Amino acid sequence: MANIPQTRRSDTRERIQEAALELFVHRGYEKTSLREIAEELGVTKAALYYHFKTKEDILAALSADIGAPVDALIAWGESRPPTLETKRELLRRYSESLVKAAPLYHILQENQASLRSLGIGVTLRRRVVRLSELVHAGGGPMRSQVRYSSAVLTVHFGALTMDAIGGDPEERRLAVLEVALELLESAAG
Amino acid sequence: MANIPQTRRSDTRERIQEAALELFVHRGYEKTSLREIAEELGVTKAALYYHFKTKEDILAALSADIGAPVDALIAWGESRPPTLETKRELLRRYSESLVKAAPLYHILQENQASLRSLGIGVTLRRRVVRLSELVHAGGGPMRSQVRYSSAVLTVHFGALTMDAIGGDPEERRLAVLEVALELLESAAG
Amino acid sequence: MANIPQTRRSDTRERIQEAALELFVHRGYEKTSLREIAEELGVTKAALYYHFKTKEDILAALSADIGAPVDALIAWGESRPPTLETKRELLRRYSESLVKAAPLYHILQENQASLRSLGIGVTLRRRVVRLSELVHAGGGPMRSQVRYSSAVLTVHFGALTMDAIGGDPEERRLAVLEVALELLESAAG
Amino acid sequence: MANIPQTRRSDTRERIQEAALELFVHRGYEKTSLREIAEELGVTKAALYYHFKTKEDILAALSADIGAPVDALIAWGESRPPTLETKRELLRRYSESLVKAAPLYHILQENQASLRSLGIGVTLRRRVVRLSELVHAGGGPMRSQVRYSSAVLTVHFGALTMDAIGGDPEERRLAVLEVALELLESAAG
DNA sequence: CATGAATGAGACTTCATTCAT
DNA sequence: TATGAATGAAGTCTCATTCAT
Repeated sequence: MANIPQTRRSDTRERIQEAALELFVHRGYEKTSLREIAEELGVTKAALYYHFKTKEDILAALSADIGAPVDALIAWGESRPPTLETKRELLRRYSESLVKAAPLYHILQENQASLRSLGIGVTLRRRVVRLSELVHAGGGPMRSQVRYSSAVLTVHFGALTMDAIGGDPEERRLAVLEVALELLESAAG
Repeated sequence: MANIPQTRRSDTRERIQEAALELFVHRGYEKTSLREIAEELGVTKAALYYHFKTKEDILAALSADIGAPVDALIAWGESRPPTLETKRELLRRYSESLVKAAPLYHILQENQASLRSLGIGVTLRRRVVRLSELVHAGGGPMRSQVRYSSAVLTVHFGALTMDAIGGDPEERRLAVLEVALELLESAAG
Repeated sequence: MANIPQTRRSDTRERIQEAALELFVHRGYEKTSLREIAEELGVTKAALYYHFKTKEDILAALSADIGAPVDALIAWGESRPPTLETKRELLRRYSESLVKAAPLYHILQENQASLRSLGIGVTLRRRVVRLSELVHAGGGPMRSQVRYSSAVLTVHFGALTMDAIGGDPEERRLAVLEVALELLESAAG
Repeated sequence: MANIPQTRRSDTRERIQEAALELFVHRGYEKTSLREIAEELGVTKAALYYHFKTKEDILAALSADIGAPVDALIAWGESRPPTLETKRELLRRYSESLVKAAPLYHILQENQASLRSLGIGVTLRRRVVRLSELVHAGGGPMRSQVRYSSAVLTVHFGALTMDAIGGDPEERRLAVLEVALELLESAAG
């Protein structure tokens, strides 16, 4: 029974997203041309336009798919009182989300200038900023604020740029999280 | 005595660098066209080519001028034993250097994808990486390494992206430095 | 008796024509894409191709439907001796035909360049030219010819471009016709 | 002496305008691609962009150069009381202007749909409309208005579309003008 | 009767760069 | 020291059209 049913609802759209993600990460958003994406898949540029309205739209789809968990996290954070425990949980879950979302934020990070003028760039950035705000939650003395920032930075860039350290990725992630939580503690302290 | 005897090294070259820096920061390296730079100065594109061999060359000149202090710092760090005190001093001086060099590293940060394929991009990046290595100096347990990384990240991004915190910039810089030094301490501890 | 026995000749075909006419008039033939027509109707482009062989074909169908009365008029004119009375009648009936056919000739008028290379463009144009010839009927001194031309122009463009004058359309049409008939009179005179 | 001085202030810009005018007239604005214009001249598309900012800009330059006399005429008409004599003179001079400006208005006429969305289309149209208004000058009974319109139409289209009549163009122009002036007379009468 | 998917051609435009003057 | 003119490559996007289902 149940033998692969008609594959006719073409998986091209998804393949485009995969190829685009790969190329955006390795060559950059601006530097990746639609020709490249198309050639990678063995289709024509026009085919891309059948599935996505613009180049930016491909990134937007990626953002919606991959970034969803962070959106959920923000919603969760907004629904809770800004206690220390909430903040701890935000960092923990953010760290987890980044395991999957890293490529997306990698693109954001390395292409900020290119994305600045694009709607999707704003959307992407807003997510990170909002999350940071939830951890800051209401200010406090500058010293605290810097620690809050540093905690978020550590989680964020720990996921994106600490590969030089080597070792097991998951182990590293936990180490990063631990440092971030300490910063959080001393910020709140 | 010694009243400007030099042949008045065309001030156009400097004006080009200034305009380029401004535009690279605000619009991005890739997104800034030579036409824009030329128009900003009221000269022709061809004039830019009289002073610089390529577009990348303009950025290279900027990097040499503005990045010199960091190069000096690296040289200094390499000439010393990797003691805790050396590392402290590295962070202190790096923090100071960034006051002037921030725009340059801002460009690096926001245009990594665009610069990756360019020689100058590699050069720029190498500086940051080397500095990071000097602070890490020889490994240690992962936990330490993450703290070292976090310390550098904090100084680096503290200078580039913590404007949201507000307050007096110099005061903020010192607060950032303090947090970074604490991380350093506990990494070494 | 005879209550609609026919196989309900798909009303989609007609809806396509209506939408196309509307769009061709307001946005121009060239500037109207099949995508727009399809979207307007809530069908796919492919559906248009089920009903019409090409884009030009849609215009051809429009021309056949809406332009039929003018064709009949031309046939009538060709079957009669080129007397003044015949010419008067031609102008009268042409003026009447234009009440319905105006949108079609509006398209012809505003898209001549685009239609020039199309078969249907030639067909459409031929109608107007032929009608003009019937009114000229055999030349005469230049002064007369200009008046004949002016008479036809007046009827034709009176229907297409005199809305600026305002007032009741039918009243205006009669005024236009009157002027045209005077020109005819003095041409023949 | 005076041997052809340095031809270095390149005449390419003018050659582009000439080629474009020719092609716009014969193939239509929309249907004429920049590739065609460039090939016609033996330069690259990029060369066109050195001289003109956009395709529309080429038409705008044409409009400014060729349409200037009509602009002057309108200014003149606006500075005078709307007497019959003024109107007569407007038609006379307009008829003269059209000898040179015909190709430009031919383009406007045959590409209205394409030009409608373009700034330059509006500009071009405005000229014709304004001139028509000056001849109408303040309304009057519908019958008069129609005659005024017909007079302008006759001059305008007499220059653009009466080649079928044949004969000497200048002679034809005068015949057309005569008819138009008669219409004007009877409109004012 | 209609759709989903794809194509090939071609459009306009921008860019970094070159070179004679 | 600088300019005017031009180029070649490439980019994003749109369009009419086809065809298996």
